[in-house]
Amino acid sequence: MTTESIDIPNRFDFSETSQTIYQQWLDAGCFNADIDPSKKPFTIVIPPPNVTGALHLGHALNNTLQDIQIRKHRMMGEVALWMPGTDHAGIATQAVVERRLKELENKTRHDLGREKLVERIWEWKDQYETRILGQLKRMGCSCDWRRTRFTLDPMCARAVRSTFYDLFSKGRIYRGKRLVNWDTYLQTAVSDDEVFTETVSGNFWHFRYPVLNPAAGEPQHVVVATTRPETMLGDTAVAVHPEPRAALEKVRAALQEKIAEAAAKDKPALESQLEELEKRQQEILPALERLAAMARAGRKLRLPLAEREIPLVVDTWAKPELGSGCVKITPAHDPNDYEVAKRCDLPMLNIMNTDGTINEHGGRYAGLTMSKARERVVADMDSLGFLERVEDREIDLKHSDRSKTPIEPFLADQWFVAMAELAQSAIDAVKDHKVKIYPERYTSGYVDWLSEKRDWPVGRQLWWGHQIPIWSKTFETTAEANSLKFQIEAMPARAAGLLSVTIEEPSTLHVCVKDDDSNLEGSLESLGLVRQADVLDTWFSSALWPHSTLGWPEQTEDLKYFYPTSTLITSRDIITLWVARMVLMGLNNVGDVPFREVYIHPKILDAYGETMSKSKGNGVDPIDVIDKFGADALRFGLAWLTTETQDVRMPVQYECPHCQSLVNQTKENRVRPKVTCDKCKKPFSTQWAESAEDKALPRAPVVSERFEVSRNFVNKLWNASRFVMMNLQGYSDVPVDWDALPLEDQWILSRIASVTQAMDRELDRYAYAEAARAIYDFAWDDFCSYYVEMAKPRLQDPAARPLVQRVLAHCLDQMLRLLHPMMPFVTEAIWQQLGRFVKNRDLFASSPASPWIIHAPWPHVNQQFIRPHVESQFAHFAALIGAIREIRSRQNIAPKQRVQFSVRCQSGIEQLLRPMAPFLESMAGAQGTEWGPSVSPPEVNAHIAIDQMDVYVDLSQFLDIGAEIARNEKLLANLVKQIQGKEGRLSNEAFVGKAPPDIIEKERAALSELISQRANTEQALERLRQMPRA
RNA sequence: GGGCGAAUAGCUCAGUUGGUUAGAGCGCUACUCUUACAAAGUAGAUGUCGGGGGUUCGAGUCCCUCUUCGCCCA
Repeated sequence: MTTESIDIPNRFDFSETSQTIYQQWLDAGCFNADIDPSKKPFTIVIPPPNVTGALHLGHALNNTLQDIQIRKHRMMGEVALWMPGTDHAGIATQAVVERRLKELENKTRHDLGREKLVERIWEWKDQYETRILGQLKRMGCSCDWRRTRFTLDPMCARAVRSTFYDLFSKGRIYRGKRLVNWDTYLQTAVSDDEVFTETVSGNFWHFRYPVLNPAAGEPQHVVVATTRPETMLGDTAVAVHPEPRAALEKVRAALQEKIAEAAAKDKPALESQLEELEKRQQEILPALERLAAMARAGRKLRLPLAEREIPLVVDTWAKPELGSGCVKITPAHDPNDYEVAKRCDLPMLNIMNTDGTINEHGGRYAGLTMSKARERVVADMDSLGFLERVEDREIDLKHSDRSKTPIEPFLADQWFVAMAELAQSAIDAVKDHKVKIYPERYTSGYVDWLSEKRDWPVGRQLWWGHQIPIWSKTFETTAEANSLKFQIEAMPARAAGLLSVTIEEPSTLHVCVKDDDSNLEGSLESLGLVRQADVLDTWFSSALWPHSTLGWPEQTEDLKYFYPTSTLITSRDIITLWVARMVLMGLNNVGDVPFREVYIHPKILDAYGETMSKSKGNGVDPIDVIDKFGADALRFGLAWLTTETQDVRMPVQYECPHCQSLVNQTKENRVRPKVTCDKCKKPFSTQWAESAEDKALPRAPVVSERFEVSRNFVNKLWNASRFVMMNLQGYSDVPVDWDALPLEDQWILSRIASVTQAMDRELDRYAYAEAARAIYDFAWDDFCSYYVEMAKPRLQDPAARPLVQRVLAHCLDQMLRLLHPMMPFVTEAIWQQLGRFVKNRDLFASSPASPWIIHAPWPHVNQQFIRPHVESQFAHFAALIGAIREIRSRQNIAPKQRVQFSVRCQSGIEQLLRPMAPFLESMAGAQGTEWGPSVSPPEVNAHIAIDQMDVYVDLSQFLDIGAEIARNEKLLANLVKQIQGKEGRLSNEAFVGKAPPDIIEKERAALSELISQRANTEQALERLRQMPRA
């Protein structure tokens, strides 16, 4: 042992080493991907994390999986480009900054103005971009950082503007009215996915609307019910079902069918429903039929308070089985009513201002907030005698995810992208397998969503984002609009293809400007046109990410070389929002799909099965895990957990900064700024600490014991490598006689070839957990537990030493390479150490090892070394070791105590096992005395029958008869059980008649083996029982 | 309401086209600081495979159904 090698510590110092190694990679430009026409490109664009907040373990998983692919393909000799960057996440980021502005300075965005607010958001972005990129670097991500992009930077902005202009010119962008989810606090529309529903207790108010000039026998009024009484000010009709009789009958029939099939316990409830329904058919139906007739006759109602006349209409939205059977229609403030209004051609009356107060259409209620107006409307209706009754009721109320305030449905102007053709192109790309989605089951969701071909509302009433490049003016008449249209179309910029003009009926002129050109924009503004204030949905710019980051709309060399990218690795919740849109935008802009494959990975859930998120408070900072376990352990642990069908449940704990004990994170404590340690009772702070007082407390990192497996594995690898390096002195490139390799060498070479093959296969199909298990089992069981142990005696033998050194170094070398994508730091650290001892260590390579493992060639499979026969021979040896160890353990023989054993077996196995005797000596403390077909057992022995071998351990010195009897009795019971099972099966005529012959044969052979074991065991027991007990 | 997924050891998860006695890691028990590693080694205990039907010679695996949970869509 050299003094040099003793210097290797027995723990990997990941904290210091990782930072050094990462810096070395950066300095050497190891992550740079530059065009090389002689090589294949391999490209991944990062799903740009949004700059709203820091990354959590979900992102750590996402990025680890990408880096594993990138590093593997880089080692495979491809030009591996990982394009990094971040996303501006319009509404989310603006909302966070606005909330802080309110909390810390008590100001709104209007106090600051657009320009100042946007400045503040840029500051926030800078801060979080740095934090996020820093997190990625700590994780070891090998992105080409020179290319880092941001969805709002000039390069992306140019792509956004070109795309918008292109779609506008093709007539695929238009403005229309649309009922949106209005956030009255942030004063913007929010998309459906930015809305959550909460059940709150509310009321159901029943109002009477008088019928105008009722004829004899006609009702004086109709009754409608609503959970939002203030919206009556915007009512433009009351609807009744056109065929109430048929509709009720249909409901009744469905209910009866359900009763027929229902379980007994559910029947009473359903039957009482049926009773109600039948009563309704008796009592209310005639009135409803009359109302339907009145509606067809064009009769009108008087809308109280507003004092307007509104029609009674027929529409199937009115459900005769519910309430009064009539429903008020408020098209501008309810999605269903909006559809009714479109069907019945009703006016749409907007009664709300953008700030959530009633507008001028609300008459004397104008200026009141919606909730204030509600109180007044109810009181006034009551005093006029129009309030029939009030019910208590649970109401599903939509809330804005951004401001946590209730959503008001609101009719607004909205910009749309027409989706018909674009969506179809994205459907075709997947159906034609130009884009493959893994796991495949996610394709149906993608196709179904696109098949709806709903136009994409792209405008957001925000200040943070890409402002829509359209200048508009509304005229009194169409003629005026047309005249300016002609004037603008005469401008040279039009001929140059720099602007595009349309008229929105009846008289609004829209001009889209292609480039960021202040002269042109200025001249439009001097004509009285005003730029649209809205910005684009964030997904509009992220949809361009795979090509905008490569320089599109320029036809750059990068674009030609790296596009389409190879794979996209992301989470399932944005398949429609993002993946689908990237496909259709890539096809529209570049004419090709953005990526060949999409891999959807599992989600990280907390102990309650909830997805991890910053806003929920259960987000774990990967840096906490890295500090405690190291980046390699984080990465390997995440890959280990990435199975195909399951999300990853990860209970986490606070690690008390005072006493290091672990405090479970719960629903209660995860949102608190301060938590008290269960054990030492001292307080610590969390990620939520805001006040100076809380921040002064030491912060507890959040960790999960689920990373212990991988931390231990890193340690195992480190120490196995340490052993190898400690035993490499005197290493020389002795020639290898392939035909005369000892069994264990043949075996480990076979194993390493198999595991290499498995890694290739599994990583190609994104089976990360399987790949991780394959290399874990190889490293731990095959290499450490067997090969290294068997190398120990050989290293002491001068004749055997040179060869075993070569094989050891080779195995370590190959194993490090296979592990590098998952555990980059520790493998690079060992690789560089190993290079100090031996350069030429790859048994099959002609050139010395590369100085960096990050650039070392990925192992190729030596097919001729995969030898199942060798592996089955080795299994005999392993079984023999196991048998001896089991007897030793049962007999409580001290580890230092040697035992003797003999093996009765056929000569083939004898020849195989004899050379292994030194290993049985070192690994099982056992000395083989006799081998072969004619061995007679020692007088006092413990016997184990294993496949084709009878093993006898001489126990004359040690025998614990009681223990041995107990062991054999247990074994016998087990054997008897199995024999009974097999005999039963084989005596079953159906089995013998119908099962395939090979299965039957296998059963027969197994049975006779079991019977002979039973006989041996019975004999052994008999002998033991006759022995005098000590 | 529709779709997708999940329910297997105390915990977290594997389990290929149905085919011997259902596996791993952690945890647990016993013994070992054996000169790479106690973050280790050796041995061991632990399961009505969510419930109920069905198909089959044979079901954790296929079919039906119920229960519970998660996600997406409406």
